[in-house]
Amino acid sequence: MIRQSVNACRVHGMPNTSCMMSELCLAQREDCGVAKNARQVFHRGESLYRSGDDFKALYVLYSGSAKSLILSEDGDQQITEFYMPGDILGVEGFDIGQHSCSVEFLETSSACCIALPQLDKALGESAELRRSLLKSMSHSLNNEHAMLFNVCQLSAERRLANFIISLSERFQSRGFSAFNFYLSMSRNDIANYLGMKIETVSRLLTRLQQRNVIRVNRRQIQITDLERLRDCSDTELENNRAVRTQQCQQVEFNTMTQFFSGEARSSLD
Amino acid sequence: MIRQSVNACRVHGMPNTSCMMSELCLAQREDCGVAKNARQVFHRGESLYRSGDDFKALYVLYSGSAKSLILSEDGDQQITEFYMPGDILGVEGFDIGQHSCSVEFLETSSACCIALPQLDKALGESAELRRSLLKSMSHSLNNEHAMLFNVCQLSAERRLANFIISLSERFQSRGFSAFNFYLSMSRNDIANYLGMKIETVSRLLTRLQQRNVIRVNRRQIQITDLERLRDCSDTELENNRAVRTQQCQQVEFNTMTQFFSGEARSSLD
DNA sequence: CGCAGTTTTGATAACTCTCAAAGTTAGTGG
DNA sequence: CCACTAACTTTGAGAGTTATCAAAACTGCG
Repeated sequence: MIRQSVNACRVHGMPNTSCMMSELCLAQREDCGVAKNARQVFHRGESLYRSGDDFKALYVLYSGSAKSLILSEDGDQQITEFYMPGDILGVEGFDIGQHSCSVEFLETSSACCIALPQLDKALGESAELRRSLLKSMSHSLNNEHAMLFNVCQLSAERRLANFIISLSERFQSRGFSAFNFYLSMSRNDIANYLGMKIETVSRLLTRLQQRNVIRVNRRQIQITDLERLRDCSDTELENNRAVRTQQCQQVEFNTMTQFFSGEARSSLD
Repeated sequence: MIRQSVNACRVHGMPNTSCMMSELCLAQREDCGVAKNARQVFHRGESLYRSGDDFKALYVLYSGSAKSLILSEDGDQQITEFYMPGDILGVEGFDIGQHSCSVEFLETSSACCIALPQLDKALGESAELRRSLLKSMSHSLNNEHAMLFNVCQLSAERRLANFIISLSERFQSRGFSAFNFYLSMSRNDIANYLGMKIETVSRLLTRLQQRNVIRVNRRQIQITDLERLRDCSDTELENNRAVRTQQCQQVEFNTMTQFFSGEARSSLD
């Protein structure tokens, strides 16, 4: 079983991404709360920020993976997103000046911090950055809409299939195999994210494997028949090629990164 | 049965809202696609824009109500939001430069148009407007998260109850009765939005009425016991005071409105 | 007054949950 | 190095919520 660690260095095959991000992080001097150093490292289970924390910065996930979740008054939680390298974290904080989600790392990861004052300044100076941020947030909104469609209209099996396809596409866009990848989230996380119970996730994964659509070994997933995975449904009758969620945000990532990289930009290609 | 039409003139009890919005719309000269005139009027069933249309402008709903929906490849639809006066429409278009939703009016309504070039220019000039727009979009994101929680974690009854409470709060924040209001959307719309079937909505409304929590007469809703509506669940045992969705966006509305009103601003209070 | 659309109600079926227990894996300490 | 614990995952049986199919009731309107 190969444990595939997601790494931003390979995003778009740009070896300089690491360099660019470092530049960005080094440019930081203000207090951005959690991350004062360039590329702060976090471990599994640690939080980038928690619901209720003051909104002081945006973050770019550099390597690893994370989940964001909201908590109800009763202590129930809902995972709202899984993050991969290049994703921008924290934008939900603009609303009331406090974070409404908690972000928790699923494995050893690193993130860069863009302090709000710096962001404010940069937004005033660059129309491109403004557009990029709006685009990124709009993209998140559209992903949420697609997710709502999934949860409201599709069977549990279809939702799970779409989830796997979405992961596959996101891995691929980051330079990894689209057909063989490692899940950094638990069955419980998947179940919660998709609005079902852990037993259902387990049963459905088994069923997909029995149909030779995927192969599952703990957290290692192999897609053996992408076409059937796209089309499968409980009855195998409908052709329910529904909306996939959480498409990649590489475009926004690039713009944001480029902007904050300044002179490092020239060292590209 | 009183048919209560939502009207922005009464937003925050500001009689000048109408005036302010007119100023904003009159300031428009560019092609913003649909709405070239100040405060264009639409009728029930008409579209503000459709999925796939070029993203040319943002809109502020001035009076009436609307729904936005996404379409799957199979023609299934998912209503993603219901809009009330003061809400900002169209921000999902930033993502790919085309609208990803269609917006359809639920009754005779009017909307103002903010063309993208004008918005761009204004965003470059005003940090306050930048913050306001980011805040508005962040708010939408948080509403989507809450909606996801509802759909993933709560029973159909709780979802419907939360929906009614949410409507109640939004009506109240606009100066209307929180306890007696008219639904501008059909049972089908409600069902689709909440991820259930129309028969279920009907049955649950009947059940809530039988428990003397609400009174329903076609589309007229009266809340007779808000406390029980907040707490009720299928078993009447849990105290499931969950997240309500679609809270009002008045703050953002005000800032956007004020900004685009210019000199009209002084005629306030 | 009768049609079309919407809403309500009923009976049954299906999907997913709940409860329970067994099977795995990773990590710890002797 | 192996036993052992804790966490995670799988599997089974039965129950419950919600969907489906069908038909009746209601409303608005020409």
